[in-house]
Amino acid sequence: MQAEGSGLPAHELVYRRLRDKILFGELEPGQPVTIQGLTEQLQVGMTPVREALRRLTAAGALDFQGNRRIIVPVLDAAAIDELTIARVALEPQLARRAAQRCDAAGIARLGATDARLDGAIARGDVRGYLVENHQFHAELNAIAGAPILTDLVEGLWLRFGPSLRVVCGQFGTRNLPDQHKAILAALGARDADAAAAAMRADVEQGMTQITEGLA
Amino acid sequence: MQAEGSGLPAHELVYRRLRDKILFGELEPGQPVTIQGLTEQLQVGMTPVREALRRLTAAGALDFQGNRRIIVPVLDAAAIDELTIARVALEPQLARRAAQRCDAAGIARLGATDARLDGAIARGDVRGYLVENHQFHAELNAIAGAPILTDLVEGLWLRFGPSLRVVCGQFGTRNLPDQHKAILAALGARDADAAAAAMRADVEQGMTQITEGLA
DNA sequence: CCCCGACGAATTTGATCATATTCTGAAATC
DNA sequence: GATTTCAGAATATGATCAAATTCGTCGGGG
Repeated sequence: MQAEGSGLPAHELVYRRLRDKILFGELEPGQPVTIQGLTEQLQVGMTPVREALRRLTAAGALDFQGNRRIIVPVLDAAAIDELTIARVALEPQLARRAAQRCDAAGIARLGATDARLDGAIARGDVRGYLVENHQFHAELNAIAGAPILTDLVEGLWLRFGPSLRVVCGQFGTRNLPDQHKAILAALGARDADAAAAAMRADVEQGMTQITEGLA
Repeated sequence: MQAEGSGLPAHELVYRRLRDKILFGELEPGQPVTIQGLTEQLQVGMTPVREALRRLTAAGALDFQGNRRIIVPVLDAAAIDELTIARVALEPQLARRAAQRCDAAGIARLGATDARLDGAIARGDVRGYLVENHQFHAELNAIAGAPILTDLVEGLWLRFGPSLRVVCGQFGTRNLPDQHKAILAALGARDADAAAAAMRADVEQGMTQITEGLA
């Protein structure tokens, strides 16, 4: 019984499993998510499933339709605009803090993650791209050492994850520009302003892609 | 049985009850929150209580201590800094949108709320102050018509609610300056820049008060 | 005669509770 | 002071109840 989650409670495991499914595009926008379906699929009782779903709906990662049905959210243009505003307001600040606090080991890890990201793009591996792209930003946020801001940003990523997957599924891994090289350079130079500017550009490019892909 | 929540599910009622307790200072920072205590206090089963607690911990309104104990969060200086950064980044943008979208009826409601707020201050009614102050900002956010940004900001308020209550409890309702008059004037003039600036000042004043009160 | 729409029954799904199990923290003893 | 035991609280399950959707059928209209 210890091969599974190494001591973590079941509701935590269910939460992480679902979060990854949302972030990395295993759930489609509009798709219904049922409690009983998950209990069978994940082989756990309904209480842990309910708790995980509450956490995700509270974060906006799932949509609670007025009746009692839960679906993966479908983003409209207004929602994408709001997410863009929030990301532009928050993520450059995290990049700024990361530039002030990063050390050589952290930059090396980020560089390695970015290299794996390039590999996924070269292979045409959409899921690999999503995983490593998220990992890059998560590592950067960890360096920034701002847990509350990081939480907020993670919640934003959960909201657009499924839609990002749809866009990537349409275009493949071609035309996926990012500013990671510029971010890495700015971190290496400890240039907080440059890091913030590069992150802002990265965010705007990514969100533009979602807007155009769903249009 | 229908006098209670008029059709709303129990977990939703428990959530709202707890959220109000947190926002309006009926829970102290550091205070433990137990499931079984709430089941007796609110006369509901433990499943709805668990779900409400999951939602609140996911939002950062409650702290999940690594073991399985839940407490009302205690803010340190770093947390207050982060909350200030996030509020300054988001709330002025909501004020800006509100200035562009508000109508006479909305401004009238805001003015009435602000008048009740002044009344609470004059009476020395700390809870009334907290309720009406939150109401003022909630109404303004509703006018802005940006549900995602509003959700983010509501989550921030949940994080500092208990600590704000502590500060107000120390100082009473004296020395509670706000920029609501300036905000109302800016909305009336449809001046988005002025509204954003006034909101920024309001946020910074409020967070400074928390910092100094907890020092 | 065929097709569309509305009404109703059955199945699926969600909500709640009571109970068993496990883990944590603390007290008491050696 | 360290170890063991005990109490209490949280986790997880399954059962039960209520609500909603869906599918099938019946009636009316084209």
